[in-house]
Amino acid sequence: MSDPHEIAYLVDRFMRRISANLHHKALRVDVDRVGPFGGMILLTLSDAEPVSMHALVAQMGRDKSQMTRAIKSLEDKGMIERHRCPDDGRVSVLQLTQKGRMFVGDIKAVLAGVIDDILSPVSAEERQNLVEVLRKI
Amino acid sequence: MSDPHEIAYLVDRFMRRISANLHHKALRVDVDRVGPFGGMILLTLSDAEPVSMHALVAQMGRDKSQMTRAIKSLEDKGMIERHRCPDDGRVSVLQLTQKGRMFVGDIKAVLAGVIDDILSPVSAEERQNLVEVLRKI
DNA sequence: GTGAATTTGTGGATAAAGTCAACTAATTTT
DNA sequence: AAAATTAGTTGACTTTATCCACAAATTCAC
Repeated sequence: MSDPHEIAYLVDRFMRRISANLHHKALRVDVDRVGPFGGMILLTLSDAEPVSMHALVAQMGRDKSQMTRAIKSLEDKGMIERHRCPDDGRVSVLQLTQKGRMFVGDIKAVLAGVIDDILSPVSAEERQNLVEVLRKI
Repeated sequence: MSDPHEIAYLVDRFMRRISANLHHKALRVDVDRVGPFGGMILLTLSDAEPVSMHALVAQMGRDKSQMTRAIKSLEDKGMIERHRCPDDGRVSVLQLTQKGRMFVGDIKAVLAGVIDDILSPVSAEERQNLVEVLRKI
């Protein structure tokens, strides 16, 4: 039976395993101390850029003030550039810098290893199904 | 294609949606301010009790010091009882109180609604597959 | 067009969660 | 019996998260 509470529990464990493994293996990559949250932002950005802060907030489901500070930190570390949008003076448009792009490349490589490791007991077909189900929701 | 980074991203979003919805809907249930983490502990406990702290730590993948404090808080709120293990003086065995059990019942009901809502675009068969894949990993 | 409401982002304050290391006490190991 | 291990606690700290009030730019209503 699939207890709804079991689903929440399993998803939590899944995410936690990713974080723990990544934390462990990404230390040497993350020389600028971007951290897990910063890394997640950069990864998201690499797919979504150029993107406004509020769009990023919506996509990542975080608080906007939290995002403000995280973005500022990433900007200070030279990972992100911020431009005022000419059409709308309120929005700032975010983009990865060259450095940020390189970092994303490194992190993706590490993450690929971690995910592959965790998903090792799962067949390719099941992986595909998993991704498709996750995309739906 | 199933980018490994997309998987991490999707899982994160899944978990985040559960948390956000739960946070919203569980406020009236959570009169003792147990919070998300406390709720997760109680849910886990309801399946695993009686259980030692360190077993709980292992199962939930958290830091033991974090667990110490969370358990103490739940004990103060009357949700959990702690007994010294007669066989081994180091371990304390955790159990839900009557109050804790009732709370778990309430939370499970709310959680069921939330999960059901999130998984609404997914067929029963796919849900079953999802759970089975998650169990493997 | 002008005032009102909305949207975008910032800043402050605070709470919750997670991390790391040192430490006590009970139990095993050798 | 000494040494090593295990279970749990405590302190200090960082990171994430939440909530609220606010400024500036834009859109809406009339």
